[in-house]
Amino acid sequence: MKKAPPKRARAKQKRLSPDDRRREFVTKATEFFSEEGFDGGTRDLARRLGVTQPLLYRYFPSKDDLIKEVYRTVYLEPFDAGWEQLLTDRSRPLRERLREFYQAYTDVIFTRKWLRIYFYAGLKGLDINRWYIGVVEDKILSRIVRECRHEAGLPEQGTPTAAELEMAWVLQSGIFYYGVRKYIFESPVLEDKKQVISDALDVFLTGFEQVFSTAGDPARAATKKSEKAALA
Amino acid sequence: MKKAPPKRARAKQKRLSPDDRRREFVTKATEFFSEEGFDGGTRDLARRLGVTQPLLYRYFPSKDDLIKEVYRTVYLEPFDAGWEQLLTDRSRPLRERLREFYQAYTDVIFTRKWLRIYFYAGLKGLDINRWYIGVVEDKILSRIVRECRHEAGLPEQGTPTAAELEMAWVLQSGIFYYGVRKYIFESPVLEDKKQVISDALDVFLTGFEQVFSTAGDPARAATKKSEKAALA
DNA sequence: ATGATTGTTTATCGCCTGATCACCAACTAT
DNA sequence: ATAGTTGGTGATCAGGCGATAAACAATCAT
Repeated sequence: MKKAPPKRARAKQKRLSPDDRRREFVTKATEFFSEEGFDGGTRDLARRLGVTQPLLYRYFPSKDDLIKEVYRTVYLEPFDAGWEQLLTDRSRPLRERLREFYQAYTDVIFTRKWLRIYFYAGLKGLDINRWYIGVVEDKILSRIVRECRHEAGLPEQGTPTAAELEMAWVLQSGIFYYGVRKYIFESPVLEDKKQVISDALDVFLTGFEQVFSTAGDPARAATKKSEKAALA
Repeated sequence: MKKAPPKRARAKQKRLSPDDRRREFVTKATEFFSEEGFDGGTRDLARRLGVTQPLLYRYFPSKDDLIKEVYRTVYLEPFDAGWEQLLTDRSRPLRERLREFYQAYTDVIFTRKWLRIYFYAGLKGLDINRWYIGVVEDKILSRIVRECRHEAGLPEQGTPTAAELEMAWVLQSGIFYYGVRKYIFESPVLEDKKQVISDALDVFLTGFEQVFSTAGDPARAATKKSEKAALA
């Protein structure tokens, strides 16, 4: 039983050009890992691709290299340079700009695929998530804070304070987690995304202006405001 | 080399009472799985416990059963019955109640252990997360909405609308994700948790009241408000 | 002391995983 | 047609996994 006679009924080999194959592997692997986690087996992945497992190793030296490729496509794909411009275009009302931005941004990241890969990577402790968070702070949140300060008639210092950034994070996360509940936990949510975003923005913009209207130190402003409310 | 001579230098056996062992296994397993994910090996877990791997199977019929036990302790431990009472105690200002509640709640769930188990379970698609989300809606968010309506002088209908719940989710998630950034992604954050919560609440309470001050349909209220702002 | 009980370990099984290598077959250039 | 190149496969390896069974040793009742 050492050498079996060569089976003639071998599966038909479809020959694809290397580039096409590689691209197909990466995109399908992204879907696969987003469902199974990065512990998903290479055999299962290959079956899903309709090829045999060793073929993967002709295109990627190891499973980890394939995974890194997956990260690249997931994290670099979404960021649209136009968004920064959109956020800072003062010819339009801020509310409108933010609505349009979050509508577009969530159109990109609110997919089961994107969100799951994001958290699988995060739980692994990879730098890529910290990097992404930094990008969000730089390209999105600090812009939003600056526009809010402008809207409230406050002086636009160059860099937002940590407290201001945290407030923008509360908005960002509030919207973000709507997608998490829907696409990761598959929990029932209000299906009208547009309204959820709009409401979140209305609450934020109204609140932000009032809380930060006390000049200078935001902590004191917030404290003062709530003390006043407590006495009323 | 079939039978090795019995090694006399065997590791000392410490005999513990079954209950103590079991409890120790579950708590240490929680820490272990929160770091390694549920794909962490039973051998590594046993090494961390200072015992041999087969001993685990004397206390739990399978790895899955051990994991279920871990879920139970993680998800049932935190919920404090006093919180519902705290949220609805109208002898105190709402702002103050919410600050105290979120301070206490985040003291419990803002640990690397809790948050990681939560997302590992969520990515697995287990019902337990949907169940937890339902509990949060029932015991926390719907209470908050009702108190907000009362504060705003609106009629307190029995059940909050889906849109109102979503707005409470934005608050909840905004605060929650602060912990995620800190303990899962280990990203630098403003260390003053108290201030972050306080600011988030100030923005929310101020905004909520204004946005929902138009009676009845919250969607129309929000729309009207932002149109007004756009025209100004 | 003696035997029964049971907590703990050693050794091992069958299975699955990532990875490798020799071989096969499809396309290309001649 | 023929040889060369290379995409693709079958077989297999070493190692890790969850789980089991038998042997050992610490405690308890007598």
